[in-house]
Amino acid sequence: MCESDQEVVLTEIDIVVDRTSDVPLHQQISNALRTAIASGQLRPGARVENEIDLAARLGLSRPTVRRAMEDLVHSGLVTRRRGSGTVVAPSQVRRQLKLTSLFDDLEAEGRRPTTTVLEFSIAVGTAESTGILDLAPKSGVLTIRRLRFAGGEPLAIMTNELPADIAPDYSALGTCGLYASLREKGITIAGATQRIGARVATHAEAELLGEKAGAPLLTLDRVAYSDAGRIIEHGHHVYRASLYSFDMSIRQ
Amino acid sequence: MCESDQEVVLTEIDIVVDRTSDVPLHQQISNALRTAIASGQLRPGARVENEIDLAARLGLSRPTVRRAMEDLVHSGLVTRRRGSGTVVAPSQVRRQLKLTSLFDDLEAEGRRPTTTVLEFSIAVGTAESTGILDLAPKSGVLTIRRLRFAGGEPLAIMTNELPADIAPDYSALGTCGLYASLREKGITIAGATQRIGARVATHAEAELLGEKAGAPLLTLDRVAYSDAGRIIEHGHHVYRASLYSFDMSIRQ
DNA sequence: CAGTGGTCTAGACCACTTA
DNA sequence: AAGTGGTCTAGACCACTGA
Repeated sequence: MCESDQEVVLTEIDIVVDRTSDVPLHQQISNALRTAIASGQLRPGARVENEIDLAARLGLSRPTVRRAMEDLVHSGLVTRRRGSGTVVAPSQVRRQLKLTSLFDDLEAEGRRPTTTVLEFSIAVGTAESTGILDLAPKSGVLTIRRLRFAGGEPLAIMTNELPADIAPDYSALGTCGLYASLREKGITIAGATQRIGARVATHAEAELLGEKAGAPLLTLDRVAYSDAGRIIEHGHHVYRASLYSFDMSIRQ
Repeated sequence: MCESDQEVVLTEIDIVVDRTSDVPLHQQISNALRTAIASGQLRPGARVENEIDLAARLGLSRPTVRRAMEDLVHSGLVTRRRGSGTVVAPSQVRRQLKLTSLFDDLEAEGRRPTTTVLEFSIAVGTAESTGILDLAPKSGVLTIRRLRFAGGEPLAIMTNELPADIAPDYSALGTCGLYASLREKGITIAGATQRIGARVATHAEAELLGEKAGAPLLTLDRVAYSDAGRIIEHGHHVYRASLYSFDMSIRQ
């Protein structure tokens, strides 16, 4: 049989473009490529079809395909080099890092995370809380304190402060998360700034979390804002360091 | 005097576009706006000139200006809404979590960091290290262990492993950071995945860092890769939690 | 309703990589 | 020299917001 020697077979990913869909075309492309990478159809190091060919094959313009590629670069899924092409980023990286099994593993064990609401109170905000939330002094502030379990194990104590006028329902907190509750009220988070640190647990925290006093905790302080630029929420969370860590991919 | 009643004065940011520069036009725009935001000329909540007007004023196309705006959105500096406009995000934003070495961070803050190299050795890699670096078994691996000081205080213990064939000079490590040393050899980092966690210090770590055993430490594990998709470095760093935290801005 | 950002097109020229 | 991504242009139409 006529086999070309060592010819590189370019994997043509099956991408279906639906112009009637609400999903933008560039997102349809990047989603399809994400799936191909996640499923292993495109393995780390594999060459991705170049944007000119892909545009021609799908009947789209190059900027549209390019936008999809940029999404993937930003997610850390592929790397690109002028003159050289686009390749799938090494993702065995994450498997290696995952040696220290964590919350993901607890979740993967099939036991859904649950939440107990420790506190749900609306009161006149302190100078500090209204300052952070960018509210007038003495405005109403909702304070929520929750204990989060995963796999039956206590995992985190989460304290959140929100402007009282966008307070979600108490009942919703137990079933969905805080952000899902806000979304149901038409409030979406556009972005946030956060700070990750560490300290040791107080006696009260240790008791709630089933740790000893002095156990290491990961701390997260976050301020989230809507696309209108309004501050929606201030969160202060503490996680058992033995069970939780933060994974992220960064670029450039 | 003739004062218009509550008229919104749109601040026209002074942007000089240099078409002969190597810096891309969109980056010149985003840099100018970043500066305006950082300096306080554009305050949180302030309206940013819309992209059509800005393009006309600067004599550029809309996509070019748009690209600059997208950079700012991704950095968490502004929020945009269709029909409403672009506003500067609430600036509880501090130092971004950038892919730079700690040395660069401290340098930017004006503190004088110093480094002591505790170990600099090239040896046959263990199964674990060659696995993480995606090298053939028994390949040469450079291990660097450094103690970093800031303001005379010990701050972090940094352990890094690199393929031996891209080992930077021992002498360069003391003066520049690790990434700067690699950059001088023509090796640039395209991206990385990392995990942030916490634990308590061992006796040995506590002694090096001037803490007591049991003091909380922030841990960072990172795998960095080049734009060619090659794994460049594996780093395991521990920071005194009392002196260090990670800031970042996230979007969507 | 006018203003604004979100999406998309069909090209163009350049810089870099690889062979 | 050929292939690839990086940048840029000059338009177009649509969806959403706000007065």
